[in-house]
Amino acid sequence: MPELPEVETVTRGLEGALLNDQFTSVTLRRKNLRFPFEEGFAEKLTNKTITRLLRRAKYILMHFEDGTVMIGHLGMSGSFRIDARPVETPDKHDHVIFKTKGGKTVRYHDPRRFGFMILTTEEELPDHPQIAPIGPEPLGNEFNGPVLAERLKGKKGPIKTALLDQKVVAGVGNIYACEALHLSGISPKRVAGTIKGKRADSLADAIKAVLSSAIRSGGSTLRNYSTTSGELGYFQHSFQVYDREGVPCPNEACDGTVKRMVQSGRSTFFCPSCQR
DNA sequence: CGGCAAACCTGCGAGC
DNA sequence: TGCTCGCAGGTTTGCC
Repeated sequence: MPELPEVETVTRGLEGALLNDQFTSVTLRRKNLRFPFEEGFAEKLTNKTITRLLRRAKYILMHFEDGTVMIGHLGMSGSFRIDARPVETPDKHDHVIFKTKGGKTVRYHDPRRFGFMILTTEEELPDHPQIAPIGPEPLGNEFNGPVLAERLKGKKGPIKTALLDQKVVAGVGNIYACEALHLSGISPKRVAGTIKGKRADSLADAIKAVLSSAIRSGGSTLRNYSTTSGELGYFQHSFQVYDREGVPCPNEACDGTVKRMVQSGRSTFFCPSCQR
């Protein structure tokens, strides 16, 4: 999926298109995504002003004037597309079609259907089971080396795996975990609990750097990611190590080669020479 | 409780 | 051209 930078970009795009507008219809073209849509899902989002669009970790939070909140997740392959006019022929995997009072059509597209949309309320949001356990937002002031070290304390597994745990830090996925570890010169195999002090500072800084850089370039993309402005593969972000097995290590001071290995069933790309 | 594989799905590229 | 295989950005579940 989209990791934090992509979800941030999508959320901002939705905000620009939908804030202060209302859905006049919500059409479910199938009964479920990852989860079944709840009873009355469409009606609960219809004819209410959209008051806020926020991101938390990799979740999109759409607030409505009556306190309803839709929690959306893009899974691995979810995307939104916005058209300024009605869409006559939705794609095969356009599972939800929203039409707005302002005349826009918003389509949620998700071939693998790992994404979902669920409803809660503003009052219940902080305690919601999907939201409550999530760790600190990495781009906020509340995230830094000491905070990261504290959350990794006692963890015996590899740091790469720990970074994917949303309870440790919010929004980091497989790509940016690899990139942040490379930038900070830390081996993905290092025992998570040994990250402290200067090393933790360096890793926290690297996480902030790779995420904010990706947001600046509009979120990065693989083949099926799209921005809310409708373009597919609109921008390309180049990664230093992710999916670059065999290339010379991009660290100028290093003569190593990028390798791939599998940790907890996920590909890790790293340089065994400069990551320690 | 920690850690890990499997499961949820479809699409795509590589290799034969 | 067409088949099969392996792999894909996430999260949850269930098993040791």
